[in-house]
Amino acid sequence: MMEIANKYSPKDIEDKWYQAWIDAKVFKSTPDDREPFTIVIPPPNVTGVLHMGHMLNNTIQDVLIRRARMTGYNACWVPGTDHASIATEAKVVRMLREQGIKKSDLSRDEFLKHAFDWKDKYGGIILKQLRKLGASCDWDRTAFTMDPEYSESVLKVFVDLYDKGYIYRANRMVNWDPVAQTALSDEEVIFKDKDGLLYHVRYPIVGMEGEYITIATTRPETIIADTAVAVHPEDERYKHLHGKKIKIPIVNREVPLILDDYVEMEFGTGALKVTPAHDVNDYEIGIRHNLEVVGCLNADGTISDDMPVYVGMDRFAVRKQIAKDLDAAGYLVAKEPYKNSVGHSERTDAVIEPRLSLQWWLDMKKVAGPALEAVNSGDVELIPGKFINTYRHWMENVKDWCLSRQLWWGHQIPAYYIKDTEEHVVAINAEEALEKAKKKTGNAKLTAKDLIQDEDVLDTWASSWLWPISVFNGLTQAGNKDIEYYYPTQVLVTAPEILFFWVARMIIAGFEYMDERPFKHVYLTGIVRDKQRRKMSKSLGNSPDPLEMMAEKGADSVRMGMLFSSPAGNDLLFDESQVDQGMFFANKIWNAFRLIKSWETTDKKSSKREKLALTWMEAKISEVGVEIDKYFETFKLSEAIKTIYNLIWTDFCSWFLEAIKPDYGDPIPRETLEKTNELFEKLMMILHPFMPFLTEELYHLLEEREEGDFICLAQIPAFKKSRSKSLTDFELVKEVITGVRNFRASKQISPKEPIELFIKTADKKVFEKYEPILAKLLNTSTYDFVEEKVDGAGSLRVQTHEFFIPLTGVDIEAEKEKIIKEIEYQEGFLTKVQKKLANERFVNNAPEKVVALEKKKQADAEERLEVLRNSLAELG
RNA sequence: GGGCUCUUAGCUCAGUUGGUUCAGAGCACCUGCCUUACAAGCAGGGGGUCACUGGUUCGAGUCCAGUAGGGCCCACCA
Repeated sequence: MMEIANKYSPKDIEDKWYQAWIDAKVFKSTPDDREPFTIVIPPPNVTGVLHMGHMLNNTIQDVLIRRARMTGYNACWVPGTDHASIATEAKVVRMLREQGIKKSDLSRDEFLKHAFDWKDKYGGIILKQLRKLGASCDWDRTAFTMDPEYSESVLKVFVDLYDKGYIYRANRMVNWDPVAQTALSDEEVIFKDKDGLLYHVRYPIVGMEGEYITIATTRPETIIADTAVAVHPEDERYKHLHGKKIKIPIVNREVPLILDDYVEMEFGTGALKVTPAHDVNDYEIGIRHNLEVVGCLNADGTISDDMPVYVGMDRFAVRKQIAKDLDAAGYLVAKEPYKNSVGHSERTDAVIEPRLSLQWWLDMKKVAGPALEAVNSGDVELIPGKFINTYRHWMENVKDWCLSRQLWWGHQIPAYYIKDTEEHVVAINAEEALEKAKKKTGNAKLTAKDLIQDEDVLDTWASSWLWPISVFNGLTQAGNKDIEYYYPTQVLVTAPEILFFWVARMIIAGFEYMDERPFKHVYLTGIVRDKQRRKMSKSLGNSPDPLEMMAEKGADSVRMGMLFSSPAGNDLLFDESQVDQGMFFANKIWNAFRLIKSWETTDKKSSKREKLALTWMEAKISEVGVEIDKYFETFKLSEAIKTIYNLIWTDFCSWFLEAIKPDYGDPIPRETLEKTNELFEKLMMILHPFMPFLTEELYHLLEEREEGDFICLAQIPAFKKSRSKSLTDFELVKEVITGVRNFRASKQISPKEPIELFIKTADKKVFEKYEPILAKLLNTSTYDFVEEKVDGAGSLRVQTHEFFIPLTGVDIEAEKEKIIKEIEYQEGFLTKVQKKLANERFVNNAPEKVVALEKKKQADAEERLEVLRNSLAELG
């Protein structure tokens, strides 16, 4: 036979098979008669590179899709990328700056050209990297959220929602990112607890020399934009000031003292400075009291030109400066440390500035209904189920969605403003817009030049929420073959972090545009953390490089490492030793294969021993196969892989192979080898979704395959619950073998030294039947039955069976002691059972089955005690 | 502040509707083995008052209440 290395080396094998799969187009899916099993990838940012989170997420998807492919489904995994407007634009801006180009010097078209150049050159690297992992995507279907047809669907939806009256344009307080200089949705704001200061500042009362009112604020820099001071109407401390005017320090603006319930008397000094332009709550108060709105900040967070002071200074610099100035002028009363939560931009980490601006909004209440209902009713199932509460709460309190972003990279909002009017129209393109504009204004002379398209682009999620539909062109070619066949998809695998950003919105879009859920299951993965439970991140430097790790240890091992401990919804504490465990496993299988492959064959019939082992192993695979099916149904992949691991390592290698293994140099009957090969192949199929490369390699090394025959296309047999008696028999056999090995170890008898074994049992049958296996695995020179104890022998007991192994210098006292201990244990157990059975309420109330079981336990214990007492008596 | 959730062996986790000798698995650990598939291995072994307190029940790791300590989500605080 050919030489096979005694260590498995994944390096060349993995690339070889991936290329072979691609060449043979095995991942390609087209609609046919089979049931579809569809997964759409959560599209990574087009600029992204593979990190551990992707590894987990995509490993899970690949396992599910490969398993589906091997169990009769037409499996289709659609890959693609997201244009990720804000993240990508930030990256392009940075790249240009490094080349000495300022975004502000470029026109929109020039900028977009740079962006597309960049995307074409570097974009989608992550998809190449996914191939290393073994991702079995249908690459011909690779989609991008800014593909022409995809873009068309995004705009179409915007127009439709506008026409339905769900989209409106309004001037409102938004979350402003001063670094990216764009509005953000509420979901893009992350609140972080920050240690800050609470400044107590006294404002003079107009017309009351020497009298002040002291306010408390964390943002003294906005004092210059104050347009009122508010107190609670019932606050006795300030009743004498009702109706007075207050003078704002530094800017010397006179503002009213207003009364509002919003103010909490207990907080700070009970007096609140009101800055409608720079605080959400103050804005509301401003509306109630008809206050002037004075803005003091530019879009980039610096003080605006129309302020009398600090012009052009950054808001944080001003905070320090104004504190000094207030102090110098005698206005600063106190500074106290204060912890509050401050909103940060998800993408740039800039501190969010509430800012009044004109944006496009989607009235979420108009569209959220069916999506809430779908999850409530289980039509869409979240895994694990605990997320349903979070989802429900968000949906029931859903806020309007700010759709516009002040960026260039993305889908430009299809709204057109008509020159010299206050009017606008919304249309899929300029031509249609012109038609609509003519109609709307009644002016047939309008030309394209009279329309100005909105400068802003749409939020990224306003395109990715169509992903499961638009990757199949379900809106631009409604009712086409693909969308009819693949939609709805089966499962979405993603992180809980984007449950609202993306998942909820996809469900909304699914019902709004397909009248159907986009997916049946949502599998929510955990966060990949290190051993200290810290989130893996670039900045912490605690994340291994997935590509290096795969190159070094093999993608199969990394996949195993990821899945060993990652129940849905639980964080994965990643440790490279888990990858090593995967590597050891690969090597174990490799060596099991080497053993099988090394056997010469003979034409002799299978021996009794081999037949017994084969029967058992076959039954065992069925039994465990059923279990694994169940784990897949419930998405317990971690459990599934552990079960397979044990099936292969413990059952197949440690028990089965050891049982059939011929003596060194001896041949094995051909029919035994053939059956063994079949079993091995079956195990490789079950394992394949988890370790695709190794299993494909072994599938081909096992025998010559026809062209186009790949394990990844093979069908895993349907397993039926096996009730073969061999399963229970073999458990007893294993118990006896373990018992005797333990006996050997305690008596320091080497496994190489044959022993004489005498069995005293009331049930000889099973021991007669399994004699060949027991004799081999126990290395016996004598295997016989006795009616009495054997003199000069050590003993052990398994269930009610007793075993004697003659040896020199048996310590009778020690033997006795051992038996006495066993008697004590059994007596204790028996007493417990008897007590239970003596309890009338138990016997009357417990189900018959349970009572019968207790009676059986009692009988068994009594039987065992009898054996033990006899043995003790025999010892004298 | 509101809601959700978790606490089982040194670590990471299983444990279905309450009922088998039910207290489990993997890793780690200990002991003995370089036995011609594999030392990335083989064989054997020890280890837990199921967070705490109480309740329901014939019976609680499992159900209920409270306590302590984690985690998540939402809201929001001048």
